Amino acid sequence: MATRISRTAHDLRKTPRQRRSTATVDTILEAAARILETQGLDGFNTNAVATRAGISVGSLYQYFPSKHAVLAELVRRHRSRTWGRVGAAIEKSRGKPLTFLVRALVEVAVDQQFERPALARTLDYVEADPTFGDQGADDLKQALEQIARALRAHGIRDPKNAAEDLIVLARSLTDAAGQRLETNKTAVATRIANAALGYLAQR
Amino acid sequence: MATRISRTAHDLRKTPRQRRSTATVDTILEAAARILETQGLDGFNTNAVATRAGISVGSLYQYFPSKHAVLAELVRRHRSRTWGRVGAAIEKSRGKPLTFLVRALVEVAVDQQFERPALARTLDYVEADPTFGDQGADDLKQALEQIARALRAHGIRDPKNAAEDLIVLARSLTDAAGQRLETNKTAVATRIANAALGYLAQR
DNA sequence: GTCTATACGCGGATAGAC
DNA sequence: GTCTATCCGCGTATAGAC
Repeated sequence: MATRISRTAHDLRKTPRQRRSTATVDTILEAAARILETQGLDGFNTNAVATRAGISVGSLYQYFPSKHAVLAELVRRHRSRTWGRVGAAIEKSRGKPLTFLVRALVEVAVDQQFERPALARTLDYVEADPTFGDQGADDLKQALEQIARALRAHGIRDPKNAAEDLIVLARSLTDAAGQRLETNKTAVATRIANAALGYLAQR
Repeated sequence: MATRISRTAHDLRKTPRQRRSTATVDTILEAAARILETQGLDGFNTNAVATRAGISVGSLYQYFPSKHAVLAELVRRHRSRTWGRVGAAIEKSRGKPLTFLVRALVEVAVDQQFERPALARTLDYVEADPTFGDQGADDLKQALEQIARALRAHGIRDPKNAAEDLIVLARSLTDAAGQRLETNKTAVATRIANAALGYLAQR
């Protein structure tokens, strides 16, 4: 089956069904992540992934119905990890001033992007690609709404858009810092938090 | 010749040689842009581009030595357009306060991304991809240094990094605005400028 | 200089052995 | 359940006619 076709949603629905965390599934996904980091989107093929995972292509297809499904699951997990951290951050700063909230959110983003910068960058791109199909973005939406609620509690207008922009801003600035090999997370977080507050100041 | 191999620099060097602006070259590049916008990176293939351009694949290869060369040239022009606008913006705000400079720069980015949001987004991604190879990034570097000098004149510390971040910030926030179909450029520019000033405030 | 036709390799996906 | 072998389509690139 050709790549383009498998992209059109059919077999994607299957992925969630088999989402239990086999060790093999994890191995495959980790291999996929490594390939994306080192070879980019374009070196991302099933052979490479399987080899890197130390299994055969045939085996890979027993765990995922298509190449695209592998990528989709990678995105899913990435998002769900983000969602979890965001939730915790909001919890942590409940009742405290806006500065705390912003700082906490920024730190989530910074941590996330610093862990595996190249991977994060590519997943961000893929995720937002219209041709990728955005079913399963529900958890992201949930997280955004959670942020939006928190912002509204601080009197920010138009909190939904503000939440989106906050995430984007943090991600991209962290990316940039990562690409020039900055390593001081705190410094980066401080700068970004300031930008974020500047942005929110007029909302 | 396989894609991966052609990507490794050889035929890339040729592109600048044949860079004169034939009408056909322009047509091909415009077609390529449309494909990228509508089908994404992954629907970007020589057949599609040629067809869209109203010529045959054979003809395409008379103007470009490889598929990759088409993409590279697209990136080159995109960058050079940016560079020109940035230069003009800096000129325009010479001697005026920092707010003017920032506003002018942000407007360049906003204009650029609003023109063809999807295209801009993909080119941004491609451009920064390490596997893409960054020869020809000289003009970008030049532009960044120009911005950096202007920032330094306003007493901003570490102006080089600041310049980079400014661009990134403007681009990504505009992207986000574009994706939710905001159309009010001025509003977007104002918000972003505020973020930028918040960011610069501590530099 | 532009086309059509084709070669050829890469890679997605599957069959079928073990 | 994992492998190897294979099928086959897609897409890059070229040959060769006009």
